Amino acid sequence: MLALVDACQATAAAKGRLCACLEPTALGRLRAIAADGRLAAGEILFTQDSAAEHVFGLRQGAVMLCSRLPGGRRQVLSFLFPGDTFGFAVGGRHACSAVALTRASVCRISADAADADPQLAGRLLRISQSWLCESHAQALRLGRMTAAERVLDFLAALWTRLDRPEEIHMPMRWVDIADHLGLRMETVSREFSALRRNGVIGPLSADNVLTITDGAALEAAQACRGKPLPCSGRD
Amino acid sequence: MLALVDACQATAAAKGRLCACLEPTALGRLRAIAADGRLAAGEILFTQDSAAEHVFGLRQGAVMLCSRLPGGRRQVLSFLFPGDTFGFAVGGRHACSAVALTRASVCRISADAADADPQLAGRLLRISQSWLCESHAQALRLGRMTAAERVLDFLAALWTRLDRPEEIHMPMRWVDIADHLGLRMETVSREFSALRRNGVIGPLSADNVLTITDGAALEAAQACRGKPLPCSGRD
DNA sequence: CGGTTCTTTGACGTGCATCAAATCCTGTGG
DNA sequence: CCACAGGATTTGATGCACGTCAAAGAACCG
Repeated sequence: MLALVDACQATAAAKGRLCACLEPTALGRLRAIAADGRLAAGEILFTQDSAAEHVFGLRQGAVMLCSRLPGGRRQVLSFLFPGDTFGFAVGGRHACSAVALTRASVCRISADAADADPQLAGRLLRISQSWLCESHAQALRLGRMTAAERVLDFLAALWTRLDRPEEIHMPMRWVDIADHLGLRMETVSREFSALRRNGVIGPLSADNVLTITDGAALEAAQACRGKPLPCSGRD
Repeated sequence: MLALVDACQATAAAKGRLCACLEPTALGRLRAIAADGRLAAGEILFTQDSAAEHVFGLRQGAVMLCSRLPGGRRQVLSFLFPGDTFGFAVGGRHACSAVALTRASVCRISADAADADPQLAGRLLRISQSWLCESHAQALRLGRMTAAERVLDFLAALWTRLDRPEEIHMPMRWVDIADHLGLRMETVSREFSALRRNGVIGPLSADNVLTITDGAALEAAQACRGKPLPCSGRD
């Protein structure tokens, strides 16, 4: 049995996810099949099209999933934080790459084990569904929001996911956010400048910590979700 | 036990999915918990924010999933065809509405049953993962493709999903495709006109049947997927 | 038929991309 | 400690892809 040496830094919002460190009841059983690993900043955990042999749980640090198109175009599919489970694939091949944004530590279980264990399958199903839901929110951003709305909604979602802290550590660069939101780095910079001008956020410190000065604005940005919007049939 | 009166029209490409009519081995067991229903064109199966009590399998017809934003903006998340399983939700509430595009028939099982049955959970997990993968492909379209590329890639994906037929029945309107691809109806119309000019497709018949005249072009449009694209670390 | 809805095409406007240059930050070596 | 190089961010000026507006077909249906 491998010892899990690092403390897992999952937030309360990440509770209920798979990661071994999060689930005391399942801990013993998962430990028997779990291994762990470390990643340096910028290191690649797996690449697009590689064989998908494991499901991962992020324990510390931050990771992004990204996919590429000819012409150097890149889409960042998601940013991952402690407590997040990832590595889902179909046909045994990863559809995206996973790159560490900071020093990170992960635990992993084999995809076979995940398939074989029915109890695990139920938990993975719930996780996969929540990613699907997240992915739908992202489609709304990319398909139907303006640049300003995308950035604000992204920041609001990130803030909520991290338990609404007063300060957010931003492990990614503007270009990563741009590739996540279907924008250019310059546009992301301009929109963050606008949020700063409007008093929603403070300046980004040297160590990438962003102060949230107007939580209500972020709260409001997400208010539209969960509101009962009228939905007539085909219109 | 409810009789399942209609023949399920799932394509071969949809094999391996959940729908009761597709899985002889599971048929008996699923029938015991499955019910079925009919939908008229334009009818709503479930709405955004409603309680998610069932998982559905589409047996005949076409359905779309859509989500709304203030200001009348709409995002079509996916188009569903026979054999597709849908209705996944987190927190017991649907994040989108399901609207029938044509007369349709569905079978359904209760979400509780799906949770309780471990074998079912494994199958649903695989389905959920394939939607997640689909959703990632869609993020690439929305975030990093031009209008022309989005339409071509969408058409290519649709064609592949339906087993590369010579003629595709298009149950949706341009505005639905536009809301799926983050474009305007007029832009979709222009791009389809361009594909027709370039000999990729024929004219759209009165009964919404589109003839594919250049399958190789559609094949090529998807070639970039599955190609081993270089993925350096953070760039 | 005449009304309604959808599609097509054209002309024009705009939001964001692109290009460019200044500034800031960080690590490195003298 | 400072000088310097390389990379990231910020900001401004300009261009273009797609949105917006408008109007003319085309299909449908009572």
